[in-house]
Amino acid sequence: MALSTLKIRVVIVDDHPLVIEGLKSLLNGNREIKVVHSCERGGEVLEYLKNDTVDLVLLDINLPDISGTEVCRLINKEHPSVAVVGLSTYGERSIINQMISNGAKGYLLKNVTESELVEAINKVYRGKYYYGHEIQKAMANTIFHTMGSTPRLTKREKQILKLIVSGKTRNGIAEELFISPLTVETHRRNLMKKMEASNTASLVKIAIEKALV
Amino acid sequence: MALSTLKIRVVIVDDHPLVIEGLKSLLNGNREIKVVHSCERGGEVLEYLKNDTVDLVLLDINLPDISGTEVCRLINKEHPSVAVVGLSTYGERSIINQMISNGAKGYLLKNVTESELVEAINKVYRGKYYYGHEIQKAMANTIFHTMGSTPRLTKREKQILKLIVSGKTRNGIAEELFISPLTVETHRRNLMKKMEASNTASLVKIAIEKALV
DNA sequence: GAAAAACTACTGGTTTTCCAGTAGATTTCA
DNA sequence: TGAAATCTACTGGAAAACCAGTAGTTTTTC
Repeated sequence: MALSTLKIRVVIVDDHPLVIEGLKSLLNGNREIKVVHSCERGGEVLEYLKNDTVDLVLLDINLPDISGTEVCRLINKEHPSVAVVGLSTYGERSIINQMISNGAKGYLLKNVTESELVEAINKVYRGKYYYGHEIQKAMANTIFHTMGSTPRLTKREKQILKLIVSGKTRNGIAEELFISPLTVETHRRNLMKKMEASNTASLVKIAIEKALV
Repeated sequence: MALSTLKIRVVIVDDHPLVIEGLKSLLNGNREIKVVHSCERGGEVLEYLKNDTVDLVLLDINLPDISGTEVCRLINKEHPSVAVVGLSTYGERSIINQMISNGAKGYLLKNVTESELVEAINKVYRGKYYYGHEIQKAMANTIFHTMGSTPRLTKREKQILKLIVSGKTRNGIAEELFISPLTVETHRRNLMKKMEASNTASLVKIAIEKALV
């Protein structure tokens, strides 16, 4: 018992029992780390943290109920002493960005090795940051690609962008939103300028790429 | 040795060691199944199968070298006696379709339970098909959406579709392909008709959705 | 309450897309 | 070789997209 309190108490959140199993088997052999709980839903871990204290949450991004990024934000808000390490299959820039801005101290791909995983948990537990190899590569691109060029779209612009992507035409959008077709035109123009698209086709492509729709 | 030959010999292919570990721990408790090998690359398993005989391959879709669907096709071609069960995180219709048409006898999501996994392996080993709950749901949609409406595009059409998606304009495409802008127009029109798109925006969206670009 | 941002809407003009139909030339394949 | 598919290219006309600029109204924010 005295030993276990010295260990880093970790909670695993992942909707795939397989991954939970894999992570457990990797971590339970380690003397410094103890997996104290695991959840398949974001809501579960938030409930769990209300009554139990842990040091670190290994958090998958794709969860069935709440998105991983949102869970991360909430954990950071309600329990700032609990560190969060993101886990995902893909190193999508937009998600990594969101996780970091929501307070994740570490981020790993699921093809992580045991030693890397242990190192990540140790570093993050000690207040440092840890991002895996592949993530750092993706982050480098981020600065130039996504971040630098992902402009903030207004509510209306997002709304119109979605309708454009869905194949709606200028007049259709105008009717749906009870505004003038000319206004829709203006919004489209602003969207194209903001997203650096040369025409509707590339606007749609970029919108889908950046997951803005 | 006598016992092991009675077991269903399974190879796991997945780029995530975690998932391999999870699958192994789920399966190795089972008396009828034996995991005889695991690979992180598609090329590896193809090499392995040249010298070793197995009954079934558990095949992840997202592999670093060759795509899972391609690996599936090759296994079916070179080793038709080896059954393939697809594994993926998402139940994307287009991928499931491709896997099935490439000869996969089963398909599961990674949130599969132990009993479902064992059942799938047993059924597929005995020559039956097995698709998980969620997959069947997705497949219902498939028939109406993806399959029914995914038309065969000609070489030229694919070429032009890619250029349209990339934001090129009618004249730009014409220049690039050394054809008349009017011809490009005709191709575009045929593309829209084939893909049931009402305009370029939805053409781009559908093209990206169906991974035709 | 004032400044900034967002939303709205217009003029005027060019280019591209969308629609329908036709049709010759070339390639593919049985 | 002959039919089918594909690629090519046109006429002609309507709608939408694209470009640049202006500007009043509303909402947000400090």
